[in-house]
Amino acid sequence: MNSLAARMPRVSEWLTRVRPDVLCVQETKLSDAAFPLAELEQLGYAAATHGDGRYNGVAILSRVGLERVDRGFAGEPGFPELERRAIAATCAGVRVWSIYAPNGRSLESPHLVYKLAWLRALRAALEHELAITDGLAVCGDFNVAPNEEDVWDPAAFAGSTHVSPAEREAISELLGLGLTDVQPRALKGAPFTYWDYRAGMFHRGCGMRIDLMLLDRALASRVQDAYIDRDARKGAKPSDHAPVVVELKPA
DNA sequence: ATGTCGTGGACGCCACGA
Repeated sequence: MNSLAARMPRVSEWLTRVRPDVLCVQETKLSDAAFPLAELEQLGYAAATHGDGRYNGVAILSRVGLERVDRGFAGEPGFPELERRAIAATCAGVRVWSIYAPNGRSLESPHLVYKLAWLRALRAALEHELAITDGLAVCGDFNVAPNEEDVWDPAAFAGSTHVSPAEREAISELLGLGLTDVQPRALKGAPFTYWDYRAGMFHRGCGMRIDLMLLDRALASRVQDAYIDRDARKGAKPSDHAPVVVELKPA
């Protein structure tokens, strides 16, 4: 989102047009008290929120129910304080997680150590979740491009975060739990989900696929379509990310 | 690619995070 408050006109239009059952958002930059619950309710959506105002912040919006909300997860590390990076809820029988992995900043940064520890702890929490859940979707900004084709120019990322072997291994470890990294169709251009605001990166096609939908076997077998709504990155006051949409066949 | 955003705190700008 890069601030849900700043993005509400775009989010409102998008929810009205696309009408997803569930929308996972990250980087809301909103405290729970400031969340635009009334405006979302008018659109038919309830929200489970986990934010503290200035940085981070995650939420799940749903028009098909929102039960068993959990904020954060057991064993989640902080830096050093806990940050608002994960929320889970059950929506129409599907266990949904909205997550926002730490950025990492640079290969030498203690923030990268934190990012890797956070992803390891996420794996442990999801392993437990999978043992008691049938129908799990882990959605969000993982801040990792899992494969070479997930960045516009692998050479440009030499020495950068988001593509390092350790970060990619952390994603592989998540997939090793039995989760599928759903590969979305690109409606136009390459299948990227994020483009930096600077330097005309979007218009030059210089993006990354760092926003992932990891589905367990029960849900992966029901995928009917998956795409990136690249057009949502255009126009006035866009987020720097585009929505990833997954459509499931009825159970 | 380092060219833009958004935030809060203290002011019409800066520091920070991405």
